Amino acid sequence: MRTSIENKPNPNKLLDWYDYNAREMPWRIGPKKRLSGVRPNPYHVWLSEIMLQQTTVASVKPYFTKFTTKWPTIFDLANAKDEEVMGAWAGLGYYARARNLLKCARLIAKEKSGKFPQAFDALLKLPGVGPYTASAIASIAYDIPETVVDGNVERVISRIFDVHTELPKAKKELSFLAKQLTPKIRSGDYAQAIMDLGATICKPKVPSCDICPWENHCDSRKAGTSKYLPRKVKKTKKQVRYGIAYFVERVDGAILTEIRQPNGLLGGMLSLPSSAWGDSFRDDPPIDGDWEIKDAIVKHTFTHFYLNLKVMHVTVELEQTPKRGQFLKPDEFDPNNLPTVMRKVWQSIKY
DNA sequence: GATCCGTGGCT
DNA sequence: TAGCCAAGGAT
Repeated sequence: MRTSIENKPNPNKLLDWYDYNAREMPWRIGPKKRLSGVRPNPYHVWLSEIMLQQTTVASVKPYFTKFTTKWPTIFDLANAKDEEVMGAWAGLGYYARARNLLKCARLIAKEKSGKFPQAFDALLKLPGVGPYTASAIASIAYDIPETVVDGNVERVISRIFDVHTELPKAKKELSFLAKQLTPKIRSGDYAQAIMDLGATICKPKVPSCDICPWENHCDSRKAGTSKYLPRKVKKTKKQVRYGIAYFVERVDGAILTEIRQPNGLLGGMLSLPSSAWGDSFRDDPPIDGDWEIKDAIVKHTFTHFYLNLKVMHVTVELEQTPKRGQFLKPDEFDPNNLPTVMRKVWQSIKY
């Protein structure tokens, strides 16, 4: 790992590029507004950064708007019910983020008078906030010169310095190099600029090097290796798991649901009753009845496995009590509050 | 350090 | 299509 660098690209060139090419985002204060003295809302910065973890800007936009409309301040969010927030997050994925979002909001509201800390170390202690997000909040919300290192930055830096070490082993070196480039001025603009550069110019497959503000200071451009960087270890193939989802309708239209256990996969989310998921289909109905097996099998891809869900359907009488779960009446049940895999099950019955 | 944790889009 | 990728964090 190198400990010094030469032919360092100029941060001001990137900032100049950003002044004219900054993307518009609902949570972003662009370079012109910043220059005129407008400051970002730390609540908005934090909320957007949590949502953007491993998630595309396009996916986040409607959720950010929904959250800031329902809960305009961190106090509003802190006072919300768990099931409201989990339901509003449904479909965005990585549901531990939603659980930690609420923990953090309540902590900030009660113990910090609703104010986010500014220092990296203090931010890092917040639930759901790791090194990237702590740097992002410090730099973007408060213009403190911390260095953001996300997937975009790792790609940009590995190309600028032609680093061939495989990720994740290269993380330390890439962070070190990224820090050497970070200017002491315009920290918020710079953090967003280098990520914009990665997202719109220094793209994974086909980088647009000919219009890159750092073209003349890019080692991999010179070596012709850009498209092969960063190098990564190959991921193992996903296994297939099997399970059964149970769609129970009561004659009054109520639907049997259950809240999943608070941790792990889809933890804390509203769900349709389901068997455990494993190597084979294992029947575990949540209520007695004359079950109908649906033809279509719902398929879904998770982070580390594929799921094949057999769907069973039954209609039951008013007085029947389930072995587990809770009936929700039509005005209490919103399929949009289900995680995507269970929304697919619901759609397979209703459409 | 390795594993777990969603979902949608793109090639 | 099967794999890759996206403003990562917790354990």
